[in-house]
Amino acid sequence: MATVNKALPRSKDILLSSGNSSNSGTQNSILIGIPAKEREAVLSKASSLHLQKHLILNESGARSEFAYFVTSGLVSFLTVMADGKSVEVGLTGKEGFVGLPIVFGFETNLTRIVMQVEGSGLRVTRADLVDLLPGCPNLTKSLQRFSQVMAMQAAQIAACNRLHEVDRRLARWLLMSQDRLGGDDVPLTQETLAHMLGTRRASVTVAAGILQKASLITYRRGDVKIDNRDGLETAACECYETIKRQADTWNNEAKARQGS
Amino acid sequence: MATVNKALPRSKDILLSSGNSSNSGTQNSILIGIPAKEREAVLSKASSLHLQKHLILNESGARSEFAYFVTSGLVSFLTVMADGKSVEVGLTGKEGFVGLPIVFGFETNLTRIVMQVEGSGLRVTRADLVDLLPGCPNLTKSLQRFSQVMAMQAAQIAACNRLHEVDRRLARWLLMSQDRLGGDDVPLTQETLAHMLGTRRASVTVAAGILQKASLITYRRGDVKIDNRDGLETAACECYETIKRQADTWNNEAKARQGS
DNA sequence: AATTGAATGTACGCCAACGTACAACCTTTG
DNA sequence: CAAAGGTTGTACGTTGGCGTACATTCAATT
Repeated sequence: MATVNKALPRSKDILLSSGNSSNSGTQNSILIGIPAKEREAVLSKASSLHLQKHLILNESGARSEFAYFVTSGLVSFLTVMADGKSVEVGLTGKEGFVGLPIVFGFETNLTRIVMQVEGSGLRVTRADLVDLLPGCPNLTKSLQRFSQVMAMQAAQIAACNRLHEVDRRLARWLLMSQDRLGGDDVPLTQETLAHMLGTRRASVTVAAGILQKASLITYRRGDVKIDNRDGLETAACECYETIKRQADTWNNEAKARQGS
Repeated sequence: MATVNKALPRSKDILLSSGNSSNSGTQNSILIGIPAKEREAVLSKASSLHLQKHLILNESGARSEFAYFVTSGLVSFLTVMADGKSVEVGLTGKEGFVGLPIVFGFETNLTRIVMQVEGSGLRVTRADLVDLLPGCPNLTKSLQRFSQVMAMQAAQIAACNRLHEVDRRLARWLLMSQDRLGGDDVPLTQETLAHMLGTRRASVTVAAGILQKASLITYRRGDVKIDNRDGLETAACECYETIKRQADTWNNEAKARQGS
C-alpha cells in the first residue's frame, strides 16, 4: 500500500537557460498551439529547467508558486492522505501544464505533483503567469481546455481505481505512460507504481509478474519494457481507451492549431 | 456492486416557467454571485424546470445539449463503465452548474449526470449559453472557477474510493449531501447509494447498519435521517473535511461577490 | 384489508488485496 | 572486492468486499 512517504527528495532544479529560450518551447503542445506572439511572451518570462526524477513541482495543499510547461518526462498528480497513502488522479507529459490553480485564481493545489520520469520544462512564476494571461487569450483558452481534459481523466481514473483489478490498472498505466513518453520503456520502480495505483508494492510485483509471464512486458530493477503493446491493450481495462479518446481530442486540437 | 443500470427513467422535464423568471435565479450560488446585468441576460434565455428524481441531465458520453443552473436538489456526476457499474465522481446542489463541457467548447460529457434528489433548475440551451458567455465575463470566470472546484472534488473522491472502507465513504457521502440539501434527511434508497459509492447494495445495507447501530443515523425505506452530525463526521474519512474546505472557499467567494 | 412490488436484511462461499515480514537479488560505492 | 542499500520475490494469515440468492418487511395501490 502506497507506503508512507519517506521524505521524497525535494532536490534543486537545474537551470538550463533563462529568458528568451527560443527553441525549447517548441516541445510543449500547448505552446506549440498558440500564436507565435503569445508564445514569445511566455518564453521571455520562462526558465528552461531540467526536472529530475521525484522532483515535487507542487506539494499537496501548498501554494502554487510556479507554473510549468512540461517539455519532456512524465508528471503525475497524486492525492495524498494524512497517513501518506496516495493515488494518482492524473498523468501528463509534454502535452501538459502544471499550475492550473494559478490560471483560475486559486491559491493552493490539493494534489501533489511529481516528476515520475525525469524530463524538462519551462517554468514561469505565479506573478509572471498572472501578468501574461490577460494579454494571451489563446493561451488562456488552451489552458482552460487542458484543465477540462485533466478533469475528465480524473473522473475516469476515479472509477477505474474503484472498480478494476491491479493488473488491469497496471496495464492501463503502462500504456498511458508510453503514450506520453514515446519509446517502449518506462523507467520506474514497483514502489513508485504502487504509489500511483494506490496499492502495495507487493501487489505490483504480482501484477507485473502476470504481465511478464504473458510476454507483454519485461522488467529489471527500475525499468519496465513494453514488448507487446497490442497484448497490453487487451490486458488493460476499458479505461485506457476512454482516456485515450479524450487525450486524442486534445492532441489533435493542438496539432490543428499549429497550422494556423 | 452498482447493479447494471435498468433503464433509468428519462422522464420528461416539467416546465415551470420560461423566459424572464426574475426571482427563481436567486437560488443558485453562481447566478447570485454575478452582476445583475449578466444574471438578467441568463434568465432571459432560461427555462425554470422541475428536475425530478433520477432525471438524467446528461447521459455518459452524450453531447451536452443543455446547461443547468441548479437551484435545489442533489446532482451527482457518475462515471459509468461498459458493464453498467458506476461510481460517483462529483456532487453538487444549489451552488452548482451542469454543462461545463459547453463552457470550454467540448462536445460531449464523459460522465452521466443524474438528479439523485429531486429539485429545480434553470435550463439554457447550448447555443444560448455559447451566445451569452462572451458578454458575461463574470459568469464565465465563475463557471471556470466552479470547474476547478469540481475537479478538485473528483481528485479527492478518486483517492477516497480507492483507499477507504464503505462505511466511512457512506458517512462522508451523507455529510456532503446534507451540506448541499439542508435539513437532516436524505431521501435515497440503498440501491442508489450503492451506485454512487461504487459498491453492492448489500454492502450499503451493512454499512448503513453500522452507522445506525452507532445512533448516527436512522433510516426507513428510501430515506436516511441524520441524527448525530458530529458523530457522523468522526465516522467519516478525512476526505469529507478536505472536500468541505474546498467547497467553503467556493461558497464564501460567492457570498462575498453578492455584496458587490 | 388484501395484494403487490419495491426496499431491506442476511447469509453463503469466494477471492483480491491487505499488512507484514523476510529472503534474495542486483547495482553502486568505497 | 566487499559492503551497503535499494529493488524485487514470495509467503503468511487476515479481511473487506464480491456475487449471488433468498427471506423479510414495508408502502402504496386496488
